[in-house]
Amino acid sequence: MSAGPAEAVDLGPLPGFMFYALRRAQLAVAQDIQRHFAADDIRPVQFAVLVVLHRNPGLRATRVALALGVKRTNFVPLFDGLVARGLVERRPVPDDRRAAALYLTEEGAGMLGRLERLVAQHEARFAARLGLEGRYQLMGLLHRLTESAFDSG
Amino acid sequence: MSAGPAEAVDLGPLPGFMFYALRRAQLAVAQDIQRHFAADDIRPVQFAVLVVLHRNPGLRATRVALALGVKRTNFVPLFDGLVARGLVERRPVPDDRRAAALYLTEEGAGMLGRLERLVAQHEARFAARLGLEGRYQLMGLLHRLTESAFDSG
DNA sequence: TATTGTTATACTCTATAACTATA
DNA sequence: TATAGTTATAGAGTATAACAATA
Repeated sequence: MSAGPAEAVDLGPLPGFMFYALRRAQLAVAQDIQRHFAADDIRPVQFAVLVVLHRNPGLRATRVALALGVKRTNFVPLFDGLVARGLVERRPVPDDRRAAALYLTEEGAGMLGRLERLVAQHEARFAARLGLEGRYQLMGLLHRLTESAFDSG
Repeated sequence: MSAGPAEAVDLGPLPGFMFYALRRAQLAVAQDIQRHFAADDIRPVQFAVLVVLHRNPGLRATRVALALGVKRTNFVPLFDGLVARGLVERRPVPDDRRAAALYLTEEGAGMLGRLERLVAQHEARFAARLGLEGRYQLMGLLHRLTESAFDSG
């Protein structure tokens, strides 16, 4: 430790920019959820894959990747990691011998159940900071920001 | 193109989780600002360095890195890139021959001015989606989320 | 020809360990 | 001993090009 905090760094307009505040909030929330997932060695995107396969059993790799905003090419090693841990599996598709249908295993379903409880704890922790109405407002505002990215240039 | 959108993928509870909505919104905003910065070949974190040095001329590397949430070790190549482009410079510190004082160059100040106008355009675009009150609410809510990460537990 | 899945590859971001020269 | 800056390195995240098997 040094003697003190010295003078605070002046961040100027940065904290008032949405891109900066969003990045800081997203990092804070992501780090918290990663702490919750650490014991199970799962990352948020892997959790998302388990959720999607639970809701859409037999989905193809390309569609899972697209839905989650992951490139098909990067989805391969991500999914391989889950296969190696016995959480998911590829099954042949009778109609199309190029493709594979993706499924949760029983073990994967069990893991998903545990992770969902961890996420619920994590969400509750942050939601408590905002209140019911604050959380509702936040989701609406974030949704509007996300939509705006796909509008006219 | 295939025949149609097939069936929509069911994302289940994902869109209702704050971590997921925050990630999507942050990506949308970051991609927009990166488009604005593309012609100048500047990334958001480089812009942040220019802002901080403009507000705190002569600051040391360690303090800039800490203020922006960048590891000291990763700050070196980041700053080197800006030096190579003549936007910033290191000057010796008389009291401490280990250290360097960091400054914007004139060219860096000019670049900062241009970038600030681009950021203003970007912010206005997204702020228009939320309205004045919506933007104010968003900043408050994000601030509360960011604070919560540093609390007990 | 187009599509599914895949390999190879590269660049950025992030993180840890350890070095140097000073203090 | 501790600190400022740096080097080396490794792991994720993200991107493009191109291939084999199949449609």
